[in-house]
Amino acid sequence: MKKEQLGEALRDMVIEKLTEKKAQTERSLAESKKTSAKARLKAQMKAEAIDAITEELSALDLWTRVPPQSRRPRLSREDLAATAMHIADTDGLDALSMRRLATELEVGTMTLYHYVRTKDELLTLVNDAVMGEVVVPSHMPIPRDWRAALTLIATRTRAAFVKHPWTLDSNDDPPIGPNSVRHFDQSLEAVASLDIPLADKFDIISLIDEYVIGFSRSERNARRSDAIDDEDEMIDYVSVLIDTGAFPHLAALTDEMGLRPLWKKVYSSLRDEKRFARNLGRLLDGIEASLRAAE
Amino acid sequence: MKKEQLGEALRDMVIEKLTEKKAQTERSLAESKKTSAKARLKAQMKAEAIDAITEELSALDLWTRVPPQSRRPRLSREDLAATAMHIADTDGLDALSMRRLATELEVGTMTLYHYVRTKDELLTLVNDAVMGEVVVPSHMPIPRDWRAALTLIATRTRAAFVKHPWTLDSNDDPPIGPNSVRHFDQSLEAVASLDIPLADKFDIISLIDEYVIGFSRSERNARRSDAIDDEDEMIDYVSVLIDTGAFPHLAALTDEMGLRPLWKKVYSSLRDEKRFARNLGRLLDGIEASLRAAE
DNA sequence: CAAGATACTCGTACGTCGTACGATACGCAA
DNA sequence: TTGCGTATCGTACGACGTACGAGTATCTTG
Repeated sequence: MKKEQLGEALRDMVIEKLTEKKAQTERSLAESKKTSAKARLKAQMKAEAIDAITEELSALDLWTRVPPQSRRPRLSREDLAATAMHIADTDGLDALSMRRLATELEVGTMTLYHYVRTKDELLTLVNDAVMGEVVVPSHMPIPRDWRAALTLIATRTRAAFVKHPWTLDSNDDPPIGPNSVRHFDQSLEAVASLDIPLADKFDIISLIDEYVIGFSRSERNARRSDAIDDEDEMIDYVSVLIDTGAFPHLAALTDEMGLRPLWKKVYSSLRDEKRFARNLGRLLDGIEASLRAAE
Repeated sequence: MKKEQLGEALRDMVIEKLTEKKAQTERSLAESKKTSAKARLKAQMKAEAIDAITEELSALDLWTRVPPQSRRPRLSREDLAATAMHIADTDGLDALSMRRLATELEVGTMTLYHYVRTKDELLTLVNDAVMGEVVVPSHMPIPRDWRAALTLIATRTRAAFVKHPWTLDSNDDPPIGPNSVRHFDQSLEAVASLDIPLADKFDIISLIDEYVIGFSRSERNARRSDAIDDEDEMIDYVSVLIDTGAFPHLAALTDEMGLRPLWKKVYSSLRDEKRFARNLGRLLDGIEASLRAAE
C-alpha cells in the first residue's frame, strides 16, 4: 500500500465516520421537534456548540475535511506543502506568503483558499511534511535496543531541523498530523523493549524530543549568528560590559586568555559536531541509570 | 550600585569607547585627503564599510546607542519593554504591535521609533527583560555544588518561560543583551568548581539551557492544547488513523485500554509537575557519569 | 533674555500581509 | 445540450511595520 493510497484510505474512513456523526446529530435535532420546547432548545444548543467547536480552527478539521473533489482540481494539498517548503527552504519563513506561494504555483492567490482555510493550516501541513522526513522509512528497521532506537529517531529529527531550520520558527505543535502520530508510534516502538510503566515511556519519549528540539534551536541560532553577526562590534560591546566588573567569572577568563579567543572558543565548542551525539548519550545514560535504580 | 546606575555607567563607558572609535575613523579619513587619491578611496571604502556594518541591525547597536537624552524624553526604553511585556503577557505576542504599544503608552506610534529602531529591537529589549528574571539576584547566593547551582538556574529559567510563554515564540537569540551575559556569567559560576577543560564547561552550560528551552516549549504546547484543543474530535480522528493499521504500537495500546484513557494518560504524564526536576536530574546524572569516566 | 540648535513628537502615507466577498469559468450528470 | 456544483481568482479591506518630514518643546549660547 503506497503512501498516497494510505492517505486516501484515511480520508475515506474519516469522512465516513464524520458523516455518521453528523447524521446522528441531525437526527437528534429532528427528534427533539416532536418533544418539548425545552428539549428542542437543549438539542439546538448542543448543535450550536458542535458548530462552534467545528468552526474553531479545530486541529481535526484540516485533516478530515474532504479535499477538493469532483471537478478535478489543478493542485493538491501535497503540492501546496511541497512548494511552500521549497520557498521556506530557499528564502526563509518570512518569504512564505500566500501571494508568493500562489505565484510560485502559477495560480491566483485566493485559489489557495480552496485547499486550505487559513495560512495557519498551510503551516500545519508543511510542518507535517517535515515530520514526514523524521519518520523512519519502513525499509529501515527500528533497532530493538531502546538506546539505539531512540538515537536513530533523534538523529533523524535533528537532521530534519538542520535541513529546514525555519520549522523551529513556526510554533504550532498542537495540531497533530498523520506524520507526527507516526513519529509517536515509532517512538513507542523504540521503547517497546523496556519493561516500565506506560507513563514512564511517555516521559522518556517526550524527553528525547525535547532535548532534540532544544539542541536544534541552539544549533540554528549558532549557525545564524555565525553567518550574520558582526563579531567585532559584539566583542567590543561585551568587553565594555565586562569592564564594569559586574561579570566576575567572565572577567577572570578574559584576563587569562583575552576576550576574542574566549569568544572563538565558546562558538567552536558549540559548533563541535560531536556535541549532539555526546549529549544525547549523556541523557540516555541518565535515563538508563534511573531505570536501573528503579528495579 | 543599583541596577539603573549600572546601566548608566555601562552606557557612558560604551559611549566613550564608541566616540573614540569614530574619531579614529574620521581622523584617518581626514588624513587621507592629504595623500593620494587611491589612499583616500581606500579610506572612504573603509568608512563606508563601517557604516554598512553599523547600519545593519548590528546586535551591538541597540545596546550602545545613546538612549534619548537632553530634552528629557517622556519615556525610557525600560518603559517600552515593561509595557510591551505586559501586553504580551495578557494578550499574547500577536497583540504586541507598535500601534498597540504606543496607544498603551499614550503616545504617537512613531514616537516609539525614537527609542528603538525597529520592532525587532523592541523584541530584543523585551527578551532581555525576561532574561532579567532568569538572572539570580545578588541576595540569593549561587550554590558551590555545580548540580545544585545548575538546578537553581534551570529552575529560574523555566519559571520565566512559564510566566512569559510567548518568549518561546520570538526567536532572536543571537542579539546578546546585558542580562543574557549575566546569565552566562552565572552559569560559569555554577560550574566553576568543576576541574574540566573550558570547552567542556561551555558544552554543559549550553546543554542545560537547551534542555530547559526544549522542555519549556513542550510544556507550553501542552498547556495550550489543554486549554484550546477539542479533545473529542482529536480522539475521533486519531482513532480513525489507528484503524488503518499503520500504527501498530498505538493500536496495541488502544486495544488494551481504549484510546481516550490512553490520551488522558499521555497528557497527564506530560503534565506531571515532577517531570522537569526528574529529567533535569537524569541529565545531570548523565553529565556527572561522563565527568567521572573522564577522570 | 533672545534666538538658534537640538532632540523629541507624531500625522500621513506606502507597501505588504492575511483573507472576506462575490463574480466568473469550467466540466460532469442529466 | 443544459444546468448546477465546483474551482478559480480579481478586488478590496483592515492591520501591520515603518519612511518621511513637519511641528514643538527645551537647553545652550551669546
